[in-house]
Amino acid sequence: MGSNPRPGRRRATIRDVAQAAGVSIATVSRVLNGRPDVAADTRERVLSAVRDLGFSTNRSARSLVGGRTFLVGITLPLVEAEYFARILGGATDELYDHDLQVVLATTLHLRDRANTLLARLTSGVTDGALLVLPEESREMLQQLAAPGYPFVVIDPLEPLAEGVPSVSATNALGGRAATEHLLALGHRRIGIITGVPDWLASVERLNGYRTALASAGVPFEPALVVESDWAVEGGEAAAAALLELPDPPTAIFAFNDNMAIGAARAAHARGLHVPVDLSVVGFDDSEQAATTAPTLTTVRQPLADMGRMGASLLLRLLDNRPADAMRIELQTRLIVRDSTAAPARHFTALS
Amino acid sequence: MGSNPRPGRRRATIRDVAQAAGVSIATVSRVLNGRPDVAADTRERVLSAVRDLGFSTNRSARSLVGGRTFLVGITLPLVEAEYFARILGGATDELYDHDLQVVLATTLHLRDRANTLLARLTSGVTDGALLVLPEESREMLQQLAAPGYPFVVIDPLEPLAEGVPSVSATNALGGRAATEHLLALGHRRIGIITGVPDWLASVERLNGYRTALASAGVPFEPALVVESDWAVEGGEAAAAALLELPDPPTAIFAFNDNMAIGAARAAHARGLHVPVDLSVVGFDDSEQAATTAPTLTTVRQPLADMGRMGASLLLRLLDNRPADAMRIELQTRLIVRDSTAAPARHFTALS
DNA sequence: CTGTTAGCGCATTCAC
DNA sequence: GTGAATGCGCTAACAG
Repeated sequence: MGSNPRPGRRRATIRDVAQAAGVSIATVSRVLNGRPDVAADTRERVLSAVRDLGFSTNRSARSLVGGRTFLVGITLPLVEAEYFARILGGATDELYDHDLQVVLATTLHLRDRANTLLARLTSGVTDGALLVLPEESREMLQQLAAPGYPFVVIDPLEPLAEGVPSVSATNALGGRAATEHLLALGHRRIGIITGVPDWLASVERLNGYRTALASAGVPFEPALVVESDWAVEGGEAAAAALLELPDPPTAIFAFNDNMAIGAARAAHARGLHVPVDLSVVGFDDSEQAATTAPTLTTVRQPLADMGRMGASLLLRLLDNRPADAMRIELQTRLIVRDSTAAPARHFTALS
Repeated sequence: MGSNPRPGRRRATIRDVAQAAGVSIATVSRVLNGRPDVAADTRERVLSAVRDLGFSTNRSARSLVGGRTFLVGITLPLVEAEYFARILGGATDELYDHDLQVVLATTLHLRDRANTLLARLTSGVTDGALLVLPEESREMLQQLAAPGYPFVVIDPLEPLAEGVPSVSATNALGGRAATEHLLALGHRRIGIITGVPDWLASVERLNGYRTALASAGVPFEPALVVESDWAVEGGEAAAAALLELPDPPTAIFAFNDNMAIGAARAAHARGLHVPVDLSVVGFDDSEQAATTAPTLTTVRQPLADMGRMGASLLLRLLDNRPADAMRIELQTRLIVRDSTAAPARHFTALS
């Protein structure tokens, strides 16, 4: 029949397949969608036509009629940071298993860009979205939710409005565990280097720190709290400031591993030995934590799992399965390595 | 007029806008697409209706009729590695500027998964793709290109078939520059730790190394070449092996920064000082390279630019603008830091 | 079990 | 300048 359709020309459509198989397009659609009500031999004929023509269903058409795109968006500040990359990896992985594709959107911490991106994502490109550390205000997020656009927040930047599904880590417990570890070793002056201070995770870790101090009867001292920016250099500077104190801390708890590494470096620069002269604890359990010298005691965050969990929450939303638990906190865990030890000498106050 | 359409129900369509503005859908479409042939006041009326209804065009519909999805795929092994993340970040950025969205696909180095992903991407979801370090065979890639699916390879794993557009770095020159730097310092026994040996980048860096040696009249010695796996631990083990040699090298050139850091660690473990007793050079210029102690001399790869360039090449393809240069190599550059110095002592062979 | 028909939301001729 | 009509490729009733 000379049925060889000009090879490599226009993409084959369902109609071409129907014609080649000698059936109607409805039948083709049925076998394509795995409907059971098709005769075995008909199915075979269709399938072979599909192969011959190298046909695959046009997703735009399917989306238009079905109302679903099989695409979900993920917005996050940037992909270059291990922290976000691990969340992204976990989410992507989970989504892949459910035949969903990921539309990536990086906000670069730019409010405008975040808004643009969100607008693009919601204009029918995606069925729903994962928002990692979204800088959008609560109002904006609620506005998003109003028209019924399904989304899940991972690692909220600020407290979320009621009813917004989210996934985060037990930051308060993590902060508490780190502090208790240091207290148990005998430390009493514990400096902390917080991350960007108005981020929810920072607030909670700080709460954990204060809780632990209170339980141990150690007074909270504001001078021992320094703010920084999550970066190695920032941590180094912050630690330097702490070590300049008249009565410096014997231990430093940094709110992420980068800053902890910076703290260790600051100690090193002043001839102090970690952990002998200064104990250091980080947060995250980044790749470097296990390989830096000395290896870092830190609070592990299940970042990939947070991504995966966020994805599966979103999947439930998309299926209209009510997600029983809409606000999920994944466990953090203290990982003790070589950067912490009992305080060697007791710095007596100069006063 | 009580024109408030049931708030928050069904998404508004172009028809709703037309009705609200008292015009036809054709006119709405015109203003939506910025056509000039619309009266100013008509345009205003339409625009305000668009705002009132919170309308945004349905991308699936637009794609169906227009044949373009405004989505491009990016496949890469994984996002957690800084190397890939930086390429991804650059590409995403460039694409954002051109109003294209990115569909992310991670292969995890799994051949099957890569094929599945590619099939999904090409079935009308995306207009084209960026393939980072694709493990698909040359045949498969050509098969991809045949139906006219536009794609660009970034950092090819193996030599590409003629006509396949690609972006990579000047790996050979980089390998040569690193080696020449060490030779200039006076090193004559230069060990190298290669990455996965059948990757094109490894092969070329090795070529660069050999070229430099040859130019300097230093004989190539196979015993000084060790293969590894791009990881810190792998580099450490490889370096240990080199340092065990009867006549060990006075310098080591590792094919990425991770392995270089491992090499430095191996030296440290045997009481050798970097760079006094052993010089170390890496490749990539990762974040750690600048912060590790001692800071690492390395060959910088413009990873983000590679992503950006790949994206803009793809953009040209999508616009049917013939890309003049279809095979692009971006410059690498030697960054000299603290891990290299002239050899202090000459290890005399034990034999 | 299979074919016919009617849209999904939009861009695009072509008239007016 | 603007409107009416057509179809993109596909799924989902509805008949038979």
